[in-house]
Amino acid sequence: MEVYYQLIRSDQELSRACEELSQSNVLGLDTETSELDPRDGILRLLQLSNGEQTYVFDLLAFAEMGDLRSNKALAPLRDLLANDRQIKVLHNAKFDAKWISHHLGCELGKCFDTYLASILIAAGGSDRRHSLADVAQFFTGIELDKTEQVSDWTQRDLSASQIEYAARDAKILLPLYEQMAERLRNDGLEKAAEIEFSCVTPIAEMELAGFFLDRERWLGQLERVQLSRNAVSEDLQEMLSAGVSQNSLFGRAEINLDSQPQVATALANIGVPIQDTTKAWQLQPLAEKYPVIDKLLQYRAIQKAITSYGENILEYVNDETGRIHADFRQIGAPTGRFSCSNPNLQQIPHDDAYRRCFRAEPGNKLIVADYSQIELRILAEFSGDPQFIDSFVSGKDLHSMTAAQVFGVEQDAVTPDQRSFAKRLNFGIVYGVGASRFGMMTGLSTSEAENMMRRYFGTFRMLDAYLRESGSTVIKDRIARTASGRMLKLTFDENDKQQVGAARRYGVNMPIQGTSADILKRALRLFHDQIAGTSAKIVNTVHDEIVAECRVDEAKTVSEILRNTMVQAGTEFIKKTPIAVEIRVSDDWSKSN
DNA sequence: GTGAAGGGCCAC
DNA sequence: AAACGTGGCCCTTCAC
Repeated sequence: MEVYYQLIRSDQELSRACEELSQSNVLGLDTETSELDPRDGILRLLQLSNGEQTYVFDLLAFAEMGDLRSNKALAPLRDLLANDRQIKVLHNAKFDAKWISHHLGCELGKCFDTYLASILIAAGGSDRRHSLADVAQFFTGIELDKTEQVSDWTQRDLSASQIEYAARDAKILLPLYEQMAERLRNDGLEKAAEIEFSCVTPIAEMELAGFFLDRERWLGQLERVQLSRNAVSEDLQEMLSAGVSQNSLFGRAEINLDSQPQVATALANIGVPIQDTTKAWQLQPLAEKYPVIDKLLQYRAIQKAITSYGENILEYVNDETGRIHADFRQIGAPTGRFSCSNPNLQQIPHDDAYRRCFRAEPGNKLIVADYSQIELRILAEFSGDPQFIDSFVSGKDLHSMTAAQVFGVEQDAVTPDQRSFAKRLNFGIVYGVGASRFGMMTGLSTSEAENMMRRYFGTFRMLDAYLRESGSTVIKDRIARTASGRMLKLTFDENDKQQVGAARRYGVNMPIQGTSADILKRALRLFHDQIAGTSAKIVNTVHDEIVAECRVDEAKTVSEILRNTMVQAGTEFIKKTPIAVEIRVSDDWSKSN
């Protein structure tokens, strides 16, 4: 592919190039950086292409005059990048958005992300990779050579090959955009794509902002856990080798307590009836009878706390900011949910002892907001079941209402036990639980569980009908969709009953889980737009929750904005069932306080 | 020595 | 025996 490019190194060239580029509706945009983290490296090149002409801005030339963020000569470029009049086409826009925000001091405006588009079109399929080279090849047939990607972008004089490579990556985005935009339309993915694209900047800003972790508190908690560690592991070691003549000249044979096979063998040796696995939920019933099981469960909990939620997380605290800047994958699951890593801020234990370590910096407050039972409300909406919807409209406690219906008692007479059954049933339904599994988790026999589920579906007739209908449709069409049109293709062998069953559950669950993701992403965008000009920043998001941080004096205003935008996002998709958001202003992430 | 796979367990 | 959806991280085991 022939690329015409112009290298921009002076103020005059820059303003002329921006003037020229501002004539187009769509621009390809790419950057070349020296590192992966914007705090660690320089933003060397920024390439913008209108398809005819590609401009390569050498930002090192402008950096020589001082900080890029305060360089007034870059104003035309900032305006071009931040405006919503022109669609900027990027591949993995979050990456560039972070560099642009951190180094140029402006937020990326309206964008089209060919990486996210490719994942949406693949709809859960894994037969295709989503690098720019792969996506370009697949959608346009153009082969890209990426060997210069990892070349040295810090040297003063770049090679012609480097600059050409940079220009070409920006130019390819335009034909790619044409192809992919049409494909999104044909696949009914326009709205889902719109949600994803408009969520890029909020996520980029969230990652840059980071989440403050109180190192002292975290170490304090870790210390408390470690205190009990040695005693528990010694006791367990002792109990596991009791009655077994494993003593050698060197003393008792040590069992690796972290080795599942070794522990299982040891348990068998001392006469504890162990099933095929040693999962906690299987061991739990044995804990009362066998002290060694109780000890094992204690050990596992402590070990988990130390290894997963110990000092390793502190290594992610950034030296400059004192905050954790985790990686969020926008389409982490095919359902549309985020995933998070390095570290995973979506799996911090719910226990206040951990959550209170994540806090607002001095002078600030955290605003913690989560959707109340969003997936059940989505299910109510989809099924149209009047009883189910009513239980949300009335604003009464859903689980006791369900219990009242299922057990045939007045709502005031529902026992905590009955409510707990109803709660577990409500949640199980979303995932397609069967009677055998439900019995297992509640301690009921399978036939008792069957009876209870029959009463449940007898009460919520349309819910039952919806779940059946949804199940047979996804098996017939091999496709599931969320409210935004986000799509999941199902692959299974129709002769394999297990595969069909798994596909059915997955296909029934996906629209529910995925619509929840649609709503959250929409809310992130709405909230992001409305906090412009305030001190508020989004600092974390966990499936149905948004955490923001702002100055104390703005906390009340920001919490109102957060509630309103989350409710608004919800009502864009959910019309018949009310949306409720639970919100608190707090010094830290714990429930109390 | 390194990486994949699988068990186990945390979140929603 | 079990079939309740999505993820990431830590550990052990085992193959290369």
